[in-house]
Amino acid sequence: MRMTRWFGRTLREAPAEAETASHQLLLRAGAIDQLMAGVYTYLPLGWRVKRKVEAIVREEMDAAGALEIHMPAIQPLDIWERSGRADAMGPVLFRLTDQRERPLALGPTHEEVVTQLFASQAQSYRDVPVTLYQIQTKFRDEARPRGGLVRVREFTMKDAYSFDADEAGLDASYGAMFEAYKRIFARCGVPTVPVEADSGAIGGKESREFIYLSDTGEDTIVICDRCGYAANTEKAEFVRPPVPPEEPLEVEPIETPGTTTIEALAAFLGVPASKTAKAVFYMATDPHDASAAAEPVFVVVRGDLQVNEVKLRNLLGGKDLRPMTDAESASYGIVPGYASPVGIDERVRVVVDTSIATSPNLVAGANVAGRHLRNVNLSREYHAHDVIDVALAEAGHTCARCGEGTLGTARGIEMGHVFRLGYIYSEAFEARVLDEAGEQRTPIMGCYGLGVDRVIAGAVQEHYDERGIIWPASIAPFDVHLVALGLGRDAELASDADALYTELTAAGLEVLYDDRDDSPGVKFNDADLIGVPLRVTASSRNHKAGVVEVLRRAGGDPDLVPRAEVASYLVAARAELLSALG
RNA sequence: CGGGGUGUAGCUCAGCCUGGUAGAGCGCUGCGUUUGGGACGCAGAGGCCCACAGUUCGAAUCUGUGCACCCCGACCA
Repeated sequence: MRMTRWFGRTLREAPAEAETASHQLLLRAGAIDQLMAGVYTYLPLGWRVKRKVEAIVREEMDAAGALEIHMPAIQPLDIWERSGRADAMGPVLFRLTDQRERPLALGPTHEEVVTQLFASQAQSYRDVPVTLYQIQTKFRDEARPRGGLVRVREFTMKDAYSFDADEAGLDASYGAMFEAYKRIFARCGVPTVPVEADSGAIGGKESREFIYLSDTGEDTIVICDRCGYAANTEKAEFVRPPVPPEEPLEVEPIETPGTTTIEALAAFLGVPASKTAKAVFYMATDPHDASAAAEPVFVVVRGDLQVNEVKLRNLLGGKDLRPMTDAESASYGIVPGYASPVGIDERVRVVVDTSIATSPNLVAGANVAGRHLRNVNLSREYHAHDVIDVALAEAGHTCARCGEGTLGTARGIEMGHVFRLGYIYSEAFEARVLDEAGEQRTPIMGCYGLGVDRVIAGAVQEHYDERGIIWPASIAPFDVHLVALGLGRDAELASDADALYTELTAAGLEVLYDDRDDSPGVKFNDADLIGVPLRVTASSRNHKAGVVEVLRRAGGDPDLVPRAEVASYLVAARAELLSALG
């Protein structure tokens, strides 16, 4: 491609709207252009990268045995009602109406469509296992788009769905996708760690997110420094910091005026927070049925821990949680600031973290303003409906997996997600196949998402320097950036540069040819910003010496390569860069 | 949805407090000089100052109401 025929310009300064390196550089290089919040145009530069990523995804999906299809982005709303997600998706679902006033939705994902498709096509066990995938535009009306391509409202996702006869089949399908994902991210130059993720109310026994670790990320994960256990904080298990055993002591009321927080209480009594019980109370509501009565839930965790609302929500079967209003807490005899599970109203469901069961003689509230109780013990002063893991893992906690390592936290961006779905959708859409015995069987499903735009953002975030992007060779918009200097002055050089461009293209290389009449500084700076892996400089000086200069964007010294060997040299250099990505 | 911030040239921003003919740098166009790391001179083009409604003789500037965008949080099958 000749730059004189190119569309999209480089920017010397980053637009004010961009904060992260990936966002700034993609804008400055002229790869993307924002139309509105969370909606971007891909310019020729970015589009070439996107097609490279998609090609890698296709290769690995096909190699894993998946079959590519293309489903509609526009969907009838009734399939969302059938799966029960029309309400659950809430405002994130883009809705519209056709001219016959039929309610429609723009697909935020395609479980409904694919399951209906499978149900209409598949008839017998001979039709499974099958994994279908597509590369599709998804629409989600995100409350807050952010980070350039990281969280957007219209985006490209590779989504795959597997259908298997049984759990063992799902194991194989899921495993194949898991391995394919590892290869895709490695080949795209985006390091990821698979972390255990919450599978939500939707169920399923295993769900993993592929996280690219970056301080610019919006997800928080915990990682064990010893065994490598990695999990989303929502899901992470941990060992509660132990407290010394004690014999149960007698309950003793204490006057604690104006002491409504754990911090204040611990300071007032001169005890560590782990000697206190923290109470948090919610109303649980049914997201599918606004008219259903809300259920009061009272959660107790040790004072040094925090409530993990995702774990709590899973216990409650996916209900939404909101804080109890003052009127509601008053109606159950709960006194905020002095709330206590002791003597609580029987209508309230009491959920206790496992930390409480092993921590004797805690200071808890008394449900009387200005008063707490010392030496409260579970099963003696009060009883719990549930004793579960309902606390949030934090940095410094001990790993539950190996029991020895210490958990640390890190930020990251979710690049992909593999998920054992189970039977939810196949049952909702009555997808059945006949088995060998002639019995109707419901297939078990898995789903596997991968954010193409995020892979691009992650690749840039991972590979850049103060001068610009350093594209991984596998997804670079071009293989070679041919920079010709002083074309206007040296007709012989100009004709040789044109010839070189033709020659490199004929050798199978994708070449961006800077044939503009600009100064060397402008050209070199643009080349650095755009970040093509190999830069070839043709100048009068080199031309006279019968060489060109080759520089790798990633670093190192330039090589002077004899003119006759340039094409083969570059083909080899490109192969070398690609092989480093696996 | 809560909190904060910003809307002026393609980009980065001044001007607003204290109302009186729309500004700078970069970029863009033409001519000339330059040419291995964002050159220089000369001449130009480019604006509904986010929108609407007020106040005023007069509004980019003051007031109100919207809208958009960004950041933090909530949310994120």
